[in-house]
Amino acid sequence: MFDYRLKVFDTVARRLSFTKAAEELCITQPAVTKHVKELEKQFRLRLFERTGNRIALTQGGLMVLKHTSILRDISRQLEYEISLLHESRRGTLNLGASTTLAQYVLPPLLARFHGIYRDVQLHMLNANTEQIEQALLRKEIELGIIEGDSKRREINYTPFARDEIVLVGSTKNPLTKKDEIRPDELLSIPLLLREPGSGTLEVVTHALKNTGIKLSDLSVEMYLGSSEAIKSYLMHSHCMAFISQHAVINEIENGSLKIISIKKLSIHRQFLFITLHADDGGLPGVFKWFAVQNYRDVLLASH
Amino acid sequence: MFDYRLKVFDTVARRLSFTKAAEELCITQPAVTKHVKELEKQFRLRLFERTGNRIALTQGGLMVLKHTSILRDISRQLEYEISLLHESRRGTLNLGASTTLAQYVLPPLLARFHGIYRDVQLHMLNANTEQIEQALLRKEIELGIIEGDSKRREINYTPFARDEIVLVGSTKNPLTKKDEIRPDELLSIPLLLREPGSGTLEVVTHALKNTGIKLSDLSVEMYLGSSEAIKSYLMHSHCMAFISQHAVINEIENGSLKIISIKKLSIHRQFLFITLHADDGGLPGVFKWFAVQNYRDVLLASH
DNA sequence: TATCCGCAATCACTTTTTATGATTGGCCCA
DNA sequence: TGGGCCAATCATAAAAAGTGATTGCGGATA
Repeated sequence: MFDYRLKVFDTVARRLSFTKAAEELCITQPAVTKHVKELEKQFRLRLFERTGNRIALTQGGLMVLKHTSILRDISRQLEYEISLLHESRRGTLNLGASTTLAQYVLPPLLARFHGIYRDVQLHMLNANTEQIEQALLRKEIELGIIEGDSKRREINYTPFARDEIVLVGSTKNPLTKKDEIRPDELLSIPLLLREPGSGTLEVVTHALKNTGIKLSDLSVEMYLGSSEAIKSYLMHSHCMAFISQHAVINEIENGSLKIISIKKLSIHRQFLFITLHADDGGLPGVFKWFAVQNYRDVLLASH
Repeated sequence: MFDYRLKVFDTVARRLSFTKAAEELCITQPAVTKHVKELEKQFRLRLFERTGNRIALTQGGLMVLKHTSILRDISRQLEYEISLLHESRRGTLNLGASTTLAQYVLPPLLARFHGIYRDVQLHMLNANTEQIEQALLRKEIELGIIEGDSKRREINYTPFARDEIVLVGSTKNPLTKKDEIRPDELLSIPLLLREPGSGTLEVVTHALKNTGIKLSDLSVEMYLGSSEAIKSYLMHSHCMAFISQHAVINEIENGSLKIISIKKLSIHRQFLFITLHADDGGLPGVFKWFAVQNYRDVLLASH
């Protein structure tokens, strides 16, 4: 809503990475570079200190960030108030969400939403990313919530949170004695993975490739079609598995599963809202605004 | 600095005219129409009520305007703070201004500016619009202040005030008995005009053309090269003249000259800052910010 | 009541901006 | 000293913004 270049700057300044910002904005890294460079030229003010492959905000950049933060907040408030005008505190909202989100992330959020917007009737479709997008295009739903990073021109993507895929195993599993392993140690561990074609497997594959590990190098014991199946299997085996942190929060807390971190490897993905361009605002807009405002609180509160 | 479409909306909302906003923004009216229409589509919210050839803000538009006002203020503040970073409270600022501005509008503004920024050395070049632009391009000045509406790609135009060209005559002149005349009555009045090529004559010609009067229809007694010459001549003749309101404020107040309005005709032009794109910010930026903040106060205070 | 006239809307077309994919080059770490 | 990560660069493709000419509607004029 506010000047796109400033939005790009704001994102880079928060992530302190051109590449990460590009992902979050759903554009490429060269585009981000160019926008920032143009801002710097326009202001005649270096916004980032580039030391090697790391960047840091300059003093001027910090000052600009203060302003863009405010601009961002006001823009959000504007979007929200616009959505309020769409007689939108009642009616029906058809949602579609991919599995992890629908099972682990959305329920507490939906509950709180319903607590406030009692006259909004929520309908939830549960399917994979591809199917959610199709449903959106067919107008069976007005708002989708998905993981990953597809990109269709006719769909409007709004990132709202990040997810981390973690390596977990049963606490009964001797492999979980350590807190951290090296990437190469991974090769000898029997693994459970989500099925080919799933967003989870895709992002795991991609991240591993960056450390030089191919999928075929791993000792994959089994591909399973749901997080619940994986968790259940883990309890009865010496396998470990890559799985969304949100899917295992409870098990981590009660001590039945444990996260093992991997040196120099972290696997992230985004949660995105998707809408048809024509359909942004209204009830979907209200929900999006609500989710952005509340998801942190909700996730912290529910555990 | 903030999203261009919102800026367009903000301008239209303040002027309540697409055409006027287009002038102020230095773009064409169809462009303004398009931007507003796209905003309305995006928000799915009618921003203006179009009743005939008049427009009014809708309730939603009013709400949006509140937000864009804030956004505009913050954006200005950001620009200002950026310009402050350019070690800009001292140094030399070379200004160029066209005649009317240099004589009547700028002096009180410059005085106040100097009162606050005592370590800034001001240099003022006085020339016509064309020459000011040339001086800017040759980097003899960093900031120009001109009337009218030329448009070069390599120059950055920032409107900061409006001027009105009025018809005036000596109070001794029987023609000034009336307060208002019809356009056709103009044809029989002996007139003084600024010289061909001047911005003043150009905007007068253009405005008259819209009421169907050609320059050649008028009884022009003389073309004079300065406002002072015109005022002086007026005192000793039965002529009337088109002249900037700023040039005659004192004479109007002390009763020696009188403004006669013309039915259905008002002649406006803008005062603009011009800078090289590369040179925006810094001292020019500080001065621009200062001028926008203060010119109303200053003009009111000095009369 | 017919006729201007001012103003926003529309249209076909041009220019400018923005985004992309592929590649380069510098720095860090092993 | 070599591999990998990350920002910068470049040529090119896609999209957006702007323009000039024109249309069409409503309000004011005579």
